[in-house]
Amino acid sequence: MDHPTAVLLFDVLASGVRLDAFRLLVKKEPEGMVAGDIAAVLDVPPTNLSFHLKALTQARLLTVEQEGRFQRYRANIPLMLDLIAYLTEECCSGRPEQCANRGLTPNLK
Amino acid sequence: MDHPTAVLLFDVLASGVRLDAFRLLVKKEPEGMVAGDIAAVLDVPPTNLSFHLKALTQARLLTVEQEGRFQRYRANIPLMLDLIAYLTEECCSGRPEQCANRGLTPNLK
DNA sequence: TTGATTATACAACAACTATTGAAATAACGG
DNA sequence: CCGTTATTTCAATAGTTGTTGTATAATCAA
Repeated sequence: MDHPTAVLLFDVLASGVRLDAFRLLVKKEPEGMVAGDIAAVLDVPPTNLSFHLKALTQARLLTVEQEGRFQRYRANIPLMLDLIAYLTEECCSGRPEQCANRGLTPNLK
Repeated sequence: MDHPTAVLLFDVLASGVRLDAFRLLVKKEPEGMVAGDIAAVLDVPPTNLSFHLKALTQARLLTVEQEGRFQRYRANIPLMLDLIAYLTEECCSGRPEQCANRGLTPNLK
């Protein structure tokens, strides 16, 4: 992952609505959810949610697929893993011992 | 880490100058750097850098310590590790198998 | 104390972002 | 074909963020 991409992803995640939408869709993997259901669960107007879903999709954090009149959104988990790897590398940059043995056991709990 | 904190951290990292400053200071751990040197390396006006360092410091991603006339900044690596753990947990939420065995070996380069 | 240096605070402005309702687009069911 | 439903686009507005120069505060060296 390059730095402009990381900045873009942080920018997109730096919104309560967008972070909530992404987290919701992670929970709903792999079925995903259609836009109206996301709006209902998060209790935001559809027009506003559409704005945020578009931002997430343009940043590739979500994928979207048409299903008749519905738009089904899904979380792009591999991209999030790339972002985590980027952060981890930045954080340890030149000093791997900084990150070692600090309870970074992401796959448990 | 709670969600408002995560949103705040993403917001602060969603800037090229701030992300560069943080990465630079991670590399310079544990000595840190004084504000003027950071401005020189990143080639941004001191007044602008001060604005961004303040944002990073208020979000606790940096610590600052006075040294005579100088302000010495250091990266708060434990907080970044908390953020990484939060992201990892969100990303795996309810579906740990999503994150397992995907090359997430953060401590090796 | 004086003069130079380091850094932050302030003020002004430009640019960007979020939110909303109304309108448009597209697809379904009858 | 027509009304209904799902979603997005558009336009207007309010609020936020980034950048810069100038001014201020604090420290040091002589």
